[in-house]
Amino acid sequence: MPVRIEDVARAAGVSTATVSRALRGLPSVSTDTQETVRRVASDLGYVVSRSASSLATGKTLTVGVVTPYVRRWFFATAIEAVERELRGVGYDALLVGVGEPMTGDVAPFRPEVLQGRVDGMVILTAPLTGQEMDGVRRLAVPTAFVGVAVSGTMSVRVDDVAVGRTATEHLIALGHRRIAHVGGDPEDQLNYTTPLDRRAGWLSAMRQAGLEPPPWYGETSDFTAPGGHRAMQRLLALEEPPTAVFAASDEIAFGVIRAAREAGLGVPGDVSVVGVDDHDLSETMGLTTVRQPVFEQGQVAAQLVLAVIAGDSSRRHEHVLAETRLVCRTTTAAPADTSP
Amino acid sequence: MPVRIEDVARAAGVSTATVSRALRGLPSVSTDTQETVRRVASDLGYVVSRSASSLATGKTLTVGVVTPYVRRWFFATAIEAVERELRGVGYDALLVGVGEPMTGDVAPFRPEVLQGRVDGMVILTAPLTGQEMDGVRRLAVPTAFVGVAVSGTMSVRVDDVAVGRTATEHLIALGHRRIAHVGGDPEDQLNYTTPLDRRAGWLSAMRQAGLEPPPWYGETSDFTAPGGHRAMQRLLALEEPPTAVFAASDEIAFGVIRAAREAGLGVPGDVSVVGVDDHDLSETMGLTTVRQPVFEQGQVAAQLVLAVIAGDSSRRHEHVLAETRLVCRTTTAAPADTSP
DNA sequence: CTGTTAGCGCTTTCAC
DNA sequence: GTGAAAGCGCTAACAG
Repeated sequence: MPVRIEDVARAAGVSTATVSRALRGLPSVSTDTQETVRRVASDLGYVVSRSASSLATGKTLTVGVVTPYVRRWFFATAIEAVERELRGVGYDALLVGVGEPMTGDVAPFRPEVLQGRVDGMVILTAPLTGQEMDGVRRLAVPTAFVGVAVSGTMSVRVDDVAVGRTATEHLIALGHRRIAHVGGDPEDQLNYTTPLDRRAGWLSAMRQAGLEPPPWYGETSDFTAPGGHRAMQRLLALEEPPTAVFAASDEIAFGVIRAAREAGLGVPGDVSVVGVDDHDLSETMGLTTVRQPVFEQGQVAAQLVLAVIAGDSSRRHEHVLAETRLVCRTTTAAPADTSP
Repeated sequence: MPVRIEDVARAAGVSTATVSRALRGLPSVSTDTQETVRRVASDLGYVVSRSASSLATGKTLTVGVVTPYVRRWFFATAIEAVERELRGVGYDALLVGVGEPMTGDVAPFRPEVLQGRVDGMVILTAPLTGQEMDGVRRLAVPTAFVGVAVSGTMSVRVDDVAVGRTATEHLIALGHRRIAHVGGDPEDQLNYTTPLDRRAGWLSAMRQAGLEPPPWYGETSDFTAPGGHRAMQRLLALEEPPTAVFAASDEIAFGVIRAAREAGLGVPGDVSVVGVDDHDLSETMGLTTVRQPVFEQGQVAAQLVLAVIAGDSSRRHEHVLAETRLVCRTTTAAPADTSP
């Protein structure tokens, strides 16, 4: 039923080889035939069979986008960026979910299934096991990680230690001393250093200011608003609750703020909150945050793998660090009680 | 470099045909050889070439997921659902962005490029032009729409008129009379009836209660918080601002609430707000909303196309309507001034 | 510049 | 139950 290259060849009065060349714009075709073939092909509504072409060339014109979530803002934004970048140059995005890494309620990621299906991969801060990492390497296609640096391949991310430090220093500069942190669970590492790094940044800034925080100021949660909400409730139950909270993501921060308000505390009157990301809703919510350019990181990751696919092996090990910056809005202020 | 079927055949001492059969579990293979082949294949790390297999069978084991956005909650959630459903049965999700439909800053969707690349499609409330729709039909693969009913194929959605009515009736029941609506732009239709339907539901409920709203109570915006924010600012500048707002999405509602609070109005003290969706953050924000099961809609859409692909043509024209329900939280209350 | 001829790696009749 | 051989639709040498 579909039009094959042979139909075009016949209709144009040339060989299939010539049609193939003409359609791909190879130089070794006269402008005339090129034009004729193009017209005939378009008239016939011909479109090359990807499987046949892939089988013959070994290229798939497809890049795998592996991600643990798509519902969370960070991932959704990065995915959209990657997809656009790929589509812009005629590549397809094969979306590969790796399941809830924390709960394992989905079959594990088996990189082998991508064998021969993709020319490259963009992996979004997926907490991969060692096995999975090996599998990824074995695929031997250009691969860029977003959000975490992996040696031997490409990556684009932000300096999460600096992020934690920036947020915390902002709070300290405002005069806060009892500054808590609500971050990701360090147990769930698996090559996923973001939660650890942000926490480290917090600790480092605190210590540098001579403010060793008690262990119970280091709360953990998943990266969701309900998680932040619960964590904040625990913090508020302490004898000496914090006057400021550095949340490891804006979504956590939303939950933290909610818990504070439910407890009758004003934000930023009684407690200041700063997040990380600059989520789509953060401006609307007035959230002070450390902004990271997520869309851009996705774009760059896609560009990197496309470049290496295209043969620019000089970038094969490139690690790019995106800029972050504090965006002050209305959830942080000096503490009510400024005296020591 | 990669292991081919022939390698497995040789190692197992059988023909490639037998390997092919054994690996696919065809009945016409003795249990013994089946087992041997399986083991050898796994030992060798063999994985069938998708392009070769597709070329030979005509099936791609891939379904296209076409969407105008991935960053917006509704789409991200549906995409995640579809991807999981597909992966669960060994199908791949090919993510296809159709660009900002409103601004046209991205190349138009050309369904032909999916020719022969997918066995089916799930199309997420994408405002397709007539041309694009024709292209989709011409692909002649099982296709399910999410969020909009399209005749001649499958769909899963909610009754948006009922949604609008439910939200509005809730406000009316609380005693509100000056109820405005902030919805999507009716200009941007293109088979995308959601904004129109929700608006129609609002109007219908109002009229049924004998409350013909003035035209300027029918505000429009895109489906974002900033859009809702701007729309609410316009509403608040009216001589007689509304005491309640029905926002066509939770994201719009967040913006509306923000604008109200910035104007010094309490929510729900001075103005009530109800949204639609039950966005991930709505519970945390305490937003009253008309919940729609987005994840489930995505699942069902995927199941439908998988079923038809699998040969169950009885569902080829199935239209499923998902349930919605009002979730009362803390952004709606009786108006301050209950007197007429 | 263009045509001929092999495959790419798998599946599928058709025999046995 | 298993093998031989003929494609699936395209691209890549190799001639000319």
